[in-house]
Amino acid sequence: MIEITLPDSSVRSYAPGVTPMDVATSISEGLARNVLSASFNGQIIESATPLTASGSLVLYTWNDKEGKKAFWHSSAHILAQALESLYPGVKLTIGPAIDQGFYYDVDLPEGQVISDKDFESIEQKALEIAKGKHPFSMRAVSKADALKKYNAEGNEFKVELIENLADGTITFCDHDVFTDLCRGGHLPHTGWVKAFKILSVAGAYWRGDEQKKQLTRIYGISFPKQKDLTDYLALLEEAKKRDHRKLGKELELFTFSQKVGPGLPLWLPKGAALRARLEDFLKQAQKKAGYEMVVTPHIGQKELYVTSGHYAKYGADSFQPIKTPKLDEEFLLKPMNCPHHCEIYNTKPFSYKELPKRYAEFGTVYRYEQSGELHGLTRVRGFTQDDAHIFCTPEQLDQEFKNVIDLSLYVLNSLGFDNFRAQVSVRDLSQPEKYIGSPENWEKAEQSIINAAQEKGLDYVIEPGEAAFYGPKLDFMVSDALGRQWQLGTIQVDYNLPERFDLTYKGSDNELHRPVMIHRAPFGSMERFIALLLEHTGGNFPLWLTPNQVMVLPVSEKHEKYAEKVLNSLENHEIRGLIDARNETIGKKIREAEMSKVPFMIIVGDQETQDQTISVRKHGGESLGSITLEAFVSTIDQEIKSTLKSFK
RNA sequence: GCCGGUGUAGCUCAGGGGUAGAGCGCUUCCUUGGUAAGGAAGAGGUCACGAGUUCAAUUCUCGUCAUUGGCUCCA
Repeated sequence: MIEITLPDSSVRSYAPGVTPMDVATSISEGLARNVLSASFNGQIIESATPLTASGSLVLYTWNDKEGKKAFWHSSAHILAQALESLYPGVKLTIGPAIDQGFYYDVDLPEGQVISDKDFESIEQKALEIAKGKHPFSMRAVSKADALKKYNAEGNEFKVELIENLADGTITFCDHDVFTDLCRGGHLPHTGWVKAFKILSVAGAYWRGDEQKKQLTRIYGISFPKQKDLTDYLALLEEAKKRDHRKLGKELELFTFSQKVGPGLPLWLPKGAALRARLEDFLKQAQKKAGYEMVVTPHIGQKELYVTSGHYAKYGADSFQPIKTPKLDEEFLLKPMNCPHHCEIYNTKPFSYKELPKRYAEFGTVYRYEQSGELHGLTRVRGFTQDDAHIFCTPEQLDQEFKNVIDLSLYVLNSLGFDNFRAQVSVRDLSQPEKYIGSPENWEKAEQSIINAAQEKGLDYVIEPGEAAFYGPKLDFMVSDALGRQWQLGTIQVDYNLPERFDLTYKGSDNELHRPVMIHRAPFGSMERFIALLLEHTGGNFPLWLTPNQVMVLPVSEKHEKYAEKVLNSLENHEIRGLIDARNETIGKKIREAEMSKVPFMIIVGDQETQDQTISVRKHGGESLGSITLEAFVSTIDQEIKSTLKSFK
């Protein structure tokens, strides 16, 4: 007998050769009906894999991440089979499960394309296969046999995959008449898949390498019930309503013009007001944190960027230099503010007693992003960073870094971003040529970031290869309505630019030393931050940010006078964003207010004129009833104060 | 930059080889003081741009541009 330990640490005895499915059945019929896959001693196995030794077993259902993974990975096999049957000669490459569904990368025969018109036939074929309830079964294959199969098929992709695998570790998975190279983790049989949807088709480079062949990637999702699919599609529709591009248009915050150019947002009055409030909010906090504002020009001599190293790295792919009448004189649109700030630091010698210096600027920068990368406000060619550079002594670095973490968290929390992800972006050690600066400095910088993140109790992940070319970063990632991750705030340690710009300070030993530099931007950029803010709030901003907080609406001309009085009183109370809606059609105005999410509407009529109260309606229709002006104003004040905590 | 999709009125979209439609919005007038009112009339489009096929192109083909889902990239 073997002993099987279950997650609740109960132990059961079974005959050797028992399968996870048998174990499930022995626990309950219901569990057996829901088991999708299993893991044994931490290793993902099939529900039909015989267990021959004692160990701990976890059974996964649709409610587990691993269960979904098995479900979607199995679905990718079904998709592959459907594609093989509909597109003879197609070469399969890889087909993993992802967070929401799965994809399969295939190399289509010359001249063939798959577009959304073909989705339905693929879905039908896949469901037809699923209905066959074909069991998935794994089998070990020798490297030679595996290579033989795929060489015979002329599938150079699978051959490449197999060549990188060790003999003895290679397994195939069979179901129906289909076989695929596979590590395992499947459903018991195809029949579990009841709903199958192809979501999109895209190009994807083999092994993620731009130099290699572009394959066709087919994204899909599947579910154990039709209703799950219906719900999922409804969720996608809901997400589309929060799309910042749609809301930005509706709320008249920003726009793009073909004449002005792609990726160059135009901020409309309400959007500009929103930006200004965000900037004021951060300026206030930065002032408390000891930052000083500076202003630098939008262009700089090419030489500046040669010195910084940016020219060598990005020069060819940037907006090209601006020429002047003078021969050989070239200026670049600034793609970042750091070199300018370095030169500000360089204007005079500093004593260690004067450090840290913290120079902040809402600096607008221009980057020639690849055309295919532009996306609403989240990836643009002209944007404003809430940038600052801190020049400090090596001893001050840890504290300064931690202070910046505090500021960044304050910003995120104040704006309701509670599910951000902290990411420590470090070097890819296998590609040292991508980075400048000494390995010792990199080591130091990476370590101080990790230390600071730990000390601040951040729940962070380390991402190799995500560092900037001059230094590692601590990034705050936030996902959009569709779950795509975007970098908002960033904090970077840099030993490199101080070197290149020959920055110094006089130490207590009367010697010159090299300061350390921190680049940081709590918002990241105004553009991307507002985009994500829109998607998170659906346009219902906190009161202190709302472009129009109150609309005053007299019912008719007779109430002009009182409306006037209300307007004046509100202005005296420093309530911003008033819409004066006198002389406007009521219905039209209310509709407009609803659309632009004005949080409060004051409707002025007879009753109010008599008893000096106003009737207030909240966004969404809720009525505050008739209250006095004073009571209303203090309600707003209260609400603003409660959502806007000040930075200590 | 690469692979797909899309581009028709201010917005959302329908249509389709014979030079265009709806709803909302807009303008004017009438009606109505009461929480997204009703009626009437009207303005607004070289159907993204360029070329080709055709007697005829907004519709078909090709190219360009923009946008979009991904890939690569992201100082």
